[in-house]
Amino acid sequence: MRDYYSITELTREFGISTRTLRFYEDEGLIKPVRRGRTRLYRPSDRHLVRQILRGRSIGFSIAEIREIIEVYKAPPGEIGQLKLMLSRISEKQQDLRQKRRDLEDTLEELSRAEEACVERLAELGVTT
Amino acid sequence: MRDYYSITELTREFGISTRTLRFYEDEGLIKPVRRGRTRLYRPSDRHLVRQILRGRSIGFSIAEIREIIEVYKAPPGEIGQLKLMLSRISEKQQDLRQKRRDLEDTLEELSRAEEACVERLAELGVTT
DNA sequence: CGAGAAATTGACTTTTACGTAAGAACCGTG
DNA sequence: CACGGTTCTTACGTAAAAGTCAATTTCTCG
Repeated sequence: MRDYYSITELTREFGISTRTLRFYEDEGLIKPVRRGRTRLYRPSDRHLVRQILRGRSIGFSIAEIREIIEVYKAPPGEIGQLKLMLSRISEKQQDLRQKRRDLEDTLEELSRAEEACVERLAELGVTT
Repeated sequence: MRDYYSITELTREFGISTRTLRFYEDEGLIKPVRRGRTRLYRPSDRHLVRQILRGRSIGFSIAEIREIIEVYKAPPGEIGQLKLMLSRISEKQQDLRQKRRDLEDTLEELSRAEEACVERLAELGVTT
């Protein structure tokens, strides 16, 4: 396990630009440490980036990703805070389950389209 | 099964604005028929809208949704075209499977966060 | 030590996906 | 026929998420 990653190492690993990483930092999503002015990304930062990109991939906005990141953080000490956190988590889970349904439905439609193509090809005497 | 839906009927059903529906039309995603200048949405248009919104929900851009819609269309008659279509479908399926992995991973992280909260509450003597 | 590579900040620009507002047409109803 | 409601087109506005460019600075290594 590496101690630190440079900004370009992460851009290469994740296929994003330095601008994107700095943008996420401006938005308060990640906080790499500094040596002088240079950013050093810890494994935890790297992991966070991965999570951010996953969120982005499934259509969450930066604001929503920020909310999700909030709940990834260590649970707070106070009971009220903990319960609030639980309800936020539950909200996000519902969002994700809805997205999952939408995704499965889309996959099904694609399968239907696929089958129609295969059948049409069979009619034309082509074996797939 | 209704013959036609008005634009506001669809906006209410899907919770979107008229602007959004006209925008999708400008983008060539839907083509409702007209009576005079007024748009009339057929059941097939309505179904397409549903698909568009599903695509949007899971983070596809208009351009990507357009591509997906292309493959929903009736399969073409020519063999080369059919094979091309099959390969496009397969591409989209892979995109979606990646998104599904991202989604499942995010759901798992949320579950972990949830458990941490529940445990912390238990330590504090709170029964969830 | 000097040159090139890599990193920084800051400012301006672009793309996407609509929002919003203006002005006009159409349609049924009292 | 005047009205309120719905719809239309056209056009400008905008927030989000970066892209791009310029001017510096800092590392590194031959």
